[in-house]
Amino acid sequence: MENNLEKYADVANCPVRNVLDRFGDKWSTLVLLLLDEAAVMRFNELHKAINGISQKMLAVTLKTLEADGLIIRTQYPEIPPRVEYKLSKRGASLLPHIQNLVQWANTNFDAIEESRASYKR
Amino acid sequence: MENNLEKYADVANCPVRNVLDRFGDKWSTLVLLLLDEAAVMRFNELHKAINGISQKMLAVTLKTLEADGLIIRTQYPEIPPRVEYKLSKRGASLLPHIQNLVQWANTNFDAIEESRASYKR
DNA sequence: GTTATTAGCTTACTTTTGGTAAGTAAAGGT
DNA sequence: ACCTTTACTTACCAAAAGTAAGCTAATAAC
Repeated sequence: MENNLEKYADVANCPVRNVLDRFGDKWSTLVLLLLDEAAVMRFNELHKAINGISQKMLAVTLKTLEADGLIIRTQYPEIPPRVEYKLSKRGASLLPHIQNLVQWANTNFDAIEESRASYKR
Repeated sequence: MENNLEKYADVANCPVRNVLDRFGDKWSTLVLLLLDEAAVMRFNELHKAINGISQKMLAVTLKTLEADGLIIRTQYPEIPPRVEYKLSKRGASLLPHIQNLVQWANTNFDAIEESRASYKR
């Protein structure tokens, strides 16, 4: 049993940690969900769609998602500039799992809120 | 379409955000995975199993997981104290989804690492 | 009588993350 | 000459998360 547990011990190069960290952040999942619905979106579209995100945070989020190969950025040499974002194959393969979590979250949200409210000490 | 997107706009009381935030943190998933394997674990067992977590962070993590009703804490009035943690039904119902993500992370880890390494600008 | 055990709590400190506001570039309209 | 548009970047600041180390309390072992 001790051996079985060791599996998760090494946080630094744990695939799970390393990947989960990426959409454990504040905005990544939101971006992925939006891109899943809309097929293609521009920077300002995303900025308007995600109420509360700053331009900086959106830029950072998009950049790391692109770096991980989860989304594809296409820029057209026009002026004013046009940049489009869409899900990559890899991103699309991740999405069903996120959707499952979303569904779980939706069905369990009320109960969890209650638990939190009644939790003392 | 604009309407469709609005769904995710209100971050504050979005069930998705609100729940995903909870195990988007650094340690929660690890604790849940461990408890899934071991059925029952004590504080120090967890502390040893999760290499790198501090006592404070473990305490905080366990407390929020308990508050959300994902784990059950049972304390025995002995000295020295004995406290046992296990998954609740709700926690157990979440676990398959996390396992799916873990699997996705494992199969895609190498490719993502490569993407990250070759990503410039 | 000192030390170890257990499950934390507390304090002080550092690091990471997120947010605000302003600036940039290049061309086209007025 | 100046404003607008788009997709960012930069500098700065606040808040959240994480770390290290010490404290507690009761008992049993040495």
